[in-house]
Amino acid sequence: MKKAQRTKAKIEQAAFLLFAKRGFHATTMRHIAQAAGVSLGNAYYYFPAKDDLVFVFYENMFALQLQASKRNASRSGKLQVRLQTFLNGYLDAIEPYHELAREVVTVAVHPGSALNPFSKQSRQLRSASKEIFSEVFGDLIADHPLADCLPTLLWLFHLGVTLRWIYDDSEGRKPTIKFVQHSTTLVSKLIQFSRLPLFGGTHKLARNLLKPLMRHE
Amino acid sequence: MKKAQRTKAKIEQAAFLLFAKRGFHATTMRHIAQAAGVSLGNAYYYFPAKDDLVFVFYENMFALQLQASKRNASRSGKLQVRLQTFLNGYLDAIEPYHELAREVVTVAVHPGSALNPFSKQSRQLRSASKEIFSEVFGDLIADHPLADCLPTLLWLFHLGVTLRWIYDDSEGRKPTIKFVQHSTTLVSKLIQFSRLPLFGGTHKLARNLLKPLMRHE
DNA sequence: AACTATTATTGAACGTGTTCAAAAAACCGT
DNA sequence: ACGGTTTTTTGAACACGTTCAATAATAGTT
Repeated sequence: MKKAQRTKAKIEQAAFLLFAKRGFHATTMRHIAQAAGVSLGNAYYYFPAKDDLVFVFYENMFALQLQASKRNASRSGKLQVRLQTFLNGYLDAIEPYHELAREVVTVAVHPGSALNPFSKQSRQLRSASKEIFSEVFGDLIADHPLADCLPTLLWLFHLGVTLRWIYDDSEGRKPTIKFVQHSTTLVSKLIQFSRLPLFGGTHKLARNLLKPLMRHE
Repeated sequence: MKKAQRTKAKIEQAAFLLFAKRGFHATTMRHIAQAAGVSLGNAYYYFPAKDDLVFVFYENMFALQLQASKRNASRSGKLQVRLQTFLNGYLDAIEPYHELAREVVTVAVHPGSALNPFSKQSRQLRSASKEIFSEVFGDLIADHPLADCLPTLLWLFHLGVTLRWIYDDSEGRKPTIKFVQHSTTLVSKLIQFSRLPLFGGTHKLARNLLKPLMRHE
């Protein structure tokens, strides 16, 4: 491993540890540099801005999502049950980072930033995340007329759930649990309904709406 | 009018003008104070943080929304047509602030901030905005089993459209236009479908999901 | 009018993210 | 080993948001 890579990794690690312990705003670039054993300017050599260090947080979230999807796998034949189990496991896994997520969402949402969930730079993570949905729900949706779109739709749904969770400042996260319960039921019903001939006309619509999110993968 | 109120108004006005001309980040608190004819510290006496000055931008956006809803009123009996006309008029009205909106969304999304669309401080604006939807679409949805929820749902939908618009960095905003066209069609269809007995079971779900957004008004 | 309490205003000072010119280190062909 | 080129590292300097103790203006009371 090149020295430069090691230096970069040291900075990433220091940043993530400090973010997790003290929060994003309370952690200064000087803290990170000191913890990583480099100078302030050197940290900026590898990361053009403090915001860019948030990417390590992303990768961590994704890893947790992946682990959770395997640990709490439900093989129920009911889409709603499997969806709810999956999301509850995911939310449990990321719960330790709730406070940090609340701080970080402001940079994640910035349109020009590399960190927003629709950016080119996060494409790889996005694809990998959709892949999880493909694997977990593949057998249930394989015969669906919109089978190719559903992983993207479910990924978008999980983004919405994450947002709901971020905005949930209650103690036990009960509102989010309720939201997951109800929204998974609704989403499952709509997905089932959309197999009916009555919904034939909506397929093209759904496809057109999701198309911009499905390029390049 | 008390002098204090006039001072506050001067700061608000200076801030909005500078934000619109130079953008949010390029405008410093020192610029605002100077343009308003007060000292730097004095600006902070009225607004605890620069972010709080974004509220004037909100109010402006809302006023534009209201104007647009009256100017481009469609009385079509088709929900889709009326929805599309309404949203296109709204997007035209806010188009001059596209770049500013892209900068400001980061503070608007902050969960702890007074400026996020779900906060207590923005409740009044939120209610007034929903009221617009009630007036514009009231006659079309009055007999709907979810009539009481639909203004909130449409408000949420318009928030989604606004977000899509913010993320649209194309020249002519074509993708957003397409998005409005398709999503209004889909939403209209779903609203019509939900009158069918088949959808009876989803009404309680929808109500539960929207309930948290409907308190206090 | 005089005295007190509250409100409004000031500008210097602090900490933070970020930039940059300069120095050091690593690399590479000869 | 040497000279030149590129990569990496440094820390001082800058601009900005924010804080705060001090001062001025205003309002209220006797």
